[in-house]
Amino acid sequence: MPSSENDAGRRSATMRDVATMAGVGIATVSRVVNGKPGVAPDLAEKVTRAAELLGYRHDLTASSLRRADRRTRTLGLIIEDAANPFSAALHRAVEDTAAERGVLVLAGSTDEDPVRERGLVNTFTARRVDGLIVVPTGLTDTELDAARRGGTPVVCVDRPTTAQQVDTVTVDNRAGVRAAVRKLYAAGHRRIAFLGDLSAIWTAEERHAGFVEGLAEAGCVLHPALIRRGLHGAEAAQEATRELLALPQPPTALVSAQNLVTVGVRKTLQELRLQHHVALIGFDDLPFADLLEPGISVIAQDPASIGREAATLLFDRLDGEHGPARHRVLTTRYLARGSGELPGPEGM
Amino acid sequence: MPSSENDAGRRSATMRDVATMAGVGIATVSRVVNGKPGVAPDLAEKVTRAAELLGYRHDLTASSLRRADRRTRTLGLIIEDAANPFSAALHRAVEDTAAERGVLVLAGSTDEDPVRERGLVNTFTARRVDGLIVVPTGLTDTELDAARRGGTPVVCVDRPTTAQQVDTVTVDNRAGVRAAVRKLYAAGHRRIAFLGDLSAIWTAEERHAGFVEGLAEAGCVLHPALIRRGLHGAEAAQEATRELLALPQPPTALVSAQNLVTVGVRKTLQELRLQHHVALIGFDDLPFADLLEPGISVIAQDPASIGREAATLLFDRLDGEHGPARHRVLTTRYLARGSGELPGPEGM
DNA sequence: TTGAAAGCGTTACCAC
DNA sequence: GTGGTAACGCTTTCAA
Repeated sequence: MPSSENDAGRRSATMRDVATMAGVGIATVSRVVNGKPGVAPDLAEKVTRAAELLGYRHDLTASSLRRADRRTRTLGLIIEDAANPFSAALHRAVEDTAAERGVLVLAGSTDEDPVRERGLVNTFTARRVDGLIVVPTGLTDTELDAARRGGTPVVCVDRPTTAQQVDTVTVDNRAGVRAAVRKLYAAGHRRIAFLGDLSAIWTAEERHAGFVEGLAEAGCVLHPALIRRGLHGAEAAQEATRELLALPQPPTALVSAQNLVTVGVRKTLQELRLQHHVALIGFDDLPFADLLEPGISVIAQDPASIGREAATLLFDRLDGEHGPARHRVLTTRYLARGSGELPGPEGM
Repeated sequence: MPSSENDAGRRSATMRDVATMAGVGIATVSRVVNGKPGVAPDLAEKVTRAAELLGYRHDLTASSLRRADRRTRTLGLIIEDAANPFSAALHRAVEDTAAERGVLVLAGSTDEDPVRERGLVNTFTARRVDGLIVVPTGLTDTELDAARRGGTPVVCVDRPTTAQQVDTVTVDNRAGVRAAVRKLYAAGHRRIAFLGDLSAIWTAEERHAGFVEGLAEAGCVLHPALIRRGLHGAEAAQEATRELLALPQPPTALVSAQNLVTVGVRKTLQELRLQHHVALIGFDDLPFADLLEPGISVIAQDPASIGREAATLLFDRLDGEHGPARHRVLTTRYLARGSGELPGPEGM
């Protein structure tokens, strides 16, 4: 079979090829390709033409190997799950901020598995990413420490880490939940329940703490029977809600501390036709939550801002910022859609 | 200031460093690092120890530059928007399939802009990705053609392309809509409206065609006044639905051909309190569509299968498959949730 | 089984 | 301005 232009994997033209065709030195080709000044216009023209003719494509991998700064113009993003809305929005914001600087993003999902996180940190650093943005699966992370010591700046997102000298971007989970609880109290609720995710997750703990603080601030009694933690996924939340509402003295308002938990809670409320009578405030926004009746009121984070901020901190480091670790804490925003505004028995 | 281990950007150990420390040749280090057989156990041990001590990290960029197959173990994914649920699910499926083979994915969003698509194809090929999975913004794509001729296999997803020798994975849009229309007719609907996205988008056209075919098959009259195309986003759909329902002879059933269009339609239905009386079937699933009352019935695609299939086709090519372009067409699945099951006036 | 040396495509340096 | 040449960190002959 004769070799055709359709043959995959055939060697593409190099700078040397372009140089010989244009009748110039290879260094000149490099200068033209990189848009460096100080090349005679006619030579530049010849080089451009030859490159076009040969279908020359600049090889960034070889370039960054030789270049003094050794930048690959690539950064690694380690998230929980690329398919999850929070991660996806974060990803997009990081991508956009990186794109402004000609940087591409390599993404990987951990599914909250520390082993996968370690693996991703390793393959990313093996590819010499310029930096790492990570939603860490655990508080202690020796792999991240190693990466940073190896010269790769790291920014942690959504949760803190024990790794040293690592910038972080988190959200004021406590304040968000505190405010929600105060709101429910003011609307006349006295029996307020809390439904939270696995306590191994830092944000779950923070939100629980905010709940306790909020009750205390409002001077409201904390009923231990109304606290349900360790719920992972919608199913568990659905069941827990059924149990809560079957209590002799059921709650009149519910605070759910995570996305899928909110969905489960609402499902049960609808099963029992109580969605217009039992108040509900969820943490984290849900897509199309305003299509429901009543709409689900939420304490929303802004994943886009988080991603932008994280990328900005990272590029700062790449630009030479050498100061101590910085910890940005973003605020949440309460979105009133109806379910959080249902009045309680002590309403005025 | 003295140089400390905290100094970012300091040169990390190379194979040469490991070789001198272990007192062996650099080739031996390479063999050990790559797990190649035929190295004396004691030497291997010495090398491993030295690597550990020096904190050696294998450099995959240098490796693939020199390696015979020139693989970077990286592939490029070009989608509409990393934050959009369809793209995100696709991304995750591609990531998982790639991860099984030790391949990482570099992702970029086009926002349906052909200029951005071209830019992404270029930066990806400059980084020498092993292959490209693309949701093409237009039918004609010279850049993709160039990439493929340059030896980078390409798979197009969701839409076809004019680029030669490119495998594709699409969905049978027509059949999905046809079946939905037949279902509505069988439930007694005779005035069925269609709300579609911009006709520049291939899938929008296909879904419209399926609508027309479905009416014809059912022997149902096509009322031109009930066809609204060129709707981009929820707002436009909301307005169009208002107009349709204000007609002297309004539709009793609606088919919406896109995600956000479905949301807009439903919003108007709820505004007018018609969600229990006017039937609705949407194309593409919505998260939490089953929390609504009635639930929104949809013609669902499976982005995960699409992504897996695309990645599989791509790896096939990388494994040497040289045959003609393959075109996989996946089927859709109807999810009955209530809104599509509301009876029409001619119901039996 | 091991190591020296060539070279992957590029950039940086230094002479011209 | 321009071009030769060394080197980036690695893999791959090839000879010992």
